[in-house]
Amino acid sequence: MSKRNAILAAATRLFSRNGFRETSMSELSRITGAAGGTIFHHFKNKEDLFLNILKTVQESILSEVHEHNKTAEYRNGMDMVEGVVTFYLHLAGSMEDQFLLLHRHYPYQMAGTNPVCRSYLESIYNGLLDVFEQGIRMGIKDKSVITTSPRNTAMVLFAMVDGVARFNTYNLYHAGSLYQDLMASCRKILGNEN
Amino acid sequence: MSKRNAILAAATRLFSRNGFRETSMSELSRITGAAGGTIFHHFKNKEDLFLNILKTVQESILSEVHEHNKTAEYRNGMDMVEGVVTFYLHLAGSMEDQFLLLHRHYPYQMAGTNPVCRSYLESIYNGLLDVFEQGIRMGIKDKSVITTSPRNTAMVLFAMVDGVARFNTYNLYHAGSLYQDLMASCRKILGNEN
DNA sequence: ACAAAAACCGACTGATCATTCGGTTGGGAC
DNA sequence: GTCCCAACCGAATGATCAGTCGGTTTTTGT
Repeated sequence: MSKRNAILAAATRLFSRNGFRETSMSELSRITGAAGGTIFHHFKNKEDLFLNILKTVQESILSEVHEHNKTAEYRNGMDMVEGVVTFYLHLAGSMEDQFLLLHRHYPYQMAGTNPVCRSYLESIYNGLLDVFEQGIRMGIKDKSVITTSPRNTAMVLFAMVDGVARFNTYNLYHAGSLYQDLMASCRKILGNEN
Repeated sequence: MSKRNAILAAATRLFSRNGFRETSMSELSRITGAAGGTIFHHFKNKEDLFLNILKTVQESILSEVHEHNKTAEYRNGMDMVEGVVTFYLHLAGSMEDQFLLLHRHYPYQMAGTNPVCRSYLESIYNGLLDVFEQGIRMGIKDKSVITTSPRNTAMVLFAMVDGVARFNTYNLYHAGSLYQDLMASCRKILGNEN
């Protein structure tokens, strides 16, 4: 199991940082110390290796989010959404490679032809959107949030947060300095007046 | 000039839809009808071809935005920002290939080592952000917009709009159905109460 | 009309790639 | 002790790639 895990770990880094096509199996072999044949013993081919990585990305992101959601306590729905936004930004920093992989184009391209890949991606995005929506619906009930379409509002909110996270990824602007403005915008979108 | 333009046009499509690495010069040669040597007569190498494309992407996007900004008339700053958001979404649809190229990871990777590439990207994003900021500043003056940090608000707004546009690109969710919610969120962020 | 330059051609090259295969090793079951 | 299977190895393979080069055609300036 040791070599297999080493391959998975190194491949996650390489696929994220360099991309699928520009990661070579020989480089992966050199880095992990595993022979070329060993990689193909554990994984049918390069695409299969990628799918295995995407699967663990899905599992780890969703488990992190759900874990956070269980332990965190919120005063109301608005508070929950703010907590989720903050946690998402934190997660994008601590699981940099995994998010980098999701911010690449290859997974979505592969999803066009590979249903398994598509299901992983949908699971990730639906899971994340669900948490946003949950907070919004709670906020509607306790009057801390005002909106008529919880799902759509969740999507706009998510697009905003993920867009800011991507600014970081691209090294164009620093997301940290946007944090205050992002939270303020979030509160305004949700309609709380203070 | 004919062959050169044909190469540029076809390469823009291929780089956008398939990516830099997964676009081969032989495929480009086959599609355009230009011999392999002809491509390298017009462009030093594959990277040089890419930079030429990115340059025209920058020029065409910025000229479209500035053109729109000149002809459009706004009642106030809030109106202008709304117009810019709508126009940006429209542009992302009508210049699909160009935006797809910008939504890929390769340009930003190349920008890490190639200053020319980085300057093109910065020019595009700064140009777009400037237009958002312009509307916000106008809105502050005419009291249609309330915010203390125009540039940061512009960035958050841009991240949101671009994030929604990317949902489309990834074929995960349909941006059209989010338009109303996006505009509503935009108005709320800018602080206008109606 | 003609010479020089620019556009164009396609076969060739060496490097790199994902994947295969025949064989070796090591540890658990009986 | 020996059978078995999974983990592991690394040389070999055929395909594909970006880029080169020597030569031909077309355009342009005068």
